[in-house]
Amino acid sequence: MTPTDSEHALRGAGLRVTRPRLAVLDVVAERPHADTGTVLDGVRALLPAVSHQAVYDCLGALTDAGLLRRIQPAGSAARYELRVGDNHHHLVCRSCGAVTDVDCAVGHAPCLATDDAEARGFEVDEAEVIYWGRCPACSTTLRSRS
Amino acid sequence: MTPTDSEHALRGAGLRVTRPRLAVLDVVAERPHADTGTVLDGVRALLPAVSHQAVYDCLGALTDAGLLRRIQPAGSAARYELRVGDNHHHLVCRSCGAVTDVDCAVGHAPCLATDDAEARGFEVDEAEVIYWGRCPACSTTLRSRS
DNA sequence: GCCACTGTCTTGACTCGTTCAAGAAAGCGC
DNA sequence: GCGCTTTCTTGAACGAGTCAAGACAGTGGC
Repeated sequence: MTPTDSEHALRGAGLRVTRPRLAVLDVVAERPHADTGTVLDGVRALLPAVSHQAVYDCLGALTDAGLLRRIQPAGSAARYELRVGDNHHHLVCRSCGAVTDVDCAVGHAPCLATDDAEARGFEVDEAEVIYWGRCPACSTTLRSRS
Repeated sequence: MTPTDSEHALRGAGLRVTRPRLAVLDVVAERPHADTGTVLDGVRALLPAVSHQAVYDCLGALTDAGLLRRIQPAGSAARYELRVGDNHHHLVCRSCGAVTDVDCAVGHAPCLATDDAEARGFEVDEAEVIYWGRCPACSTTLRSRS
């Protein structure tokens, strides 16, 4: 995402274009699945004077606007990624917490066949799938230790 | 789950049978998807002198032992449910946070077809699906207000 | 039934992610 | 430029969850 792209995206979403917001988009583009602390550090590398509150506000605003997607696996701080074509889910490593993208297994709008849910009056707008397991690095570490 | 069932379950898992643990199982059985605070309140209704730490320990021990399942939707405290037959997922209401069970859409081990993931050396042991939307109560409230 | 061992609970303090509030600063449309 | 409105800064607070040390209670062996 170039600076100009980010600007267009912000304007398109009806948001003001500010330095902190551009920096947040930049950092998230660079480091997908960055948690809040990482985003904060990254933003401060670009704009040293930014407050943590501004970063929280930006992340919230960008998420509400649909430019970012927020994921929050159990036991970890919130993580963010650019909302792209969006047909993927996440693998989370139980031991190191690393997050990886996986293409959707089914192909499109996976697992949204919730007839059961909608029959009961629940309006479903998103299905979030998290695969839990061990990443290659952690599973070899564990094996070699035993 | 009767007291005796709980005892058997605890012994079967190699855990000591203690009052706080029985109370935790009791509360979770009564109120599925209870969050930590609710569990704490419920346990204290049975055993007023129990510390919050004991409840955390119990929840952790029971979860490790596979007697409870922990779910943690973004923006909410950890929630617990009895680990039963286990082929269901969860609906979470974006406005009130209520959690409801849904039968698995696909039928069995849904979305576990992560060839993509396992090809990359990731060992997947669980797929967690969360459907986000609005529960009947919240969606009618919103509609009537507008 | 009693004892000792080990796992569990109590107490109290603490960390860290996140949110709240009030005022200053900076975008944006005119 | 000017003024309005949103956004950012500053500083404090909240709450879920964790850590540590010692007291207590289940459990298995005698």
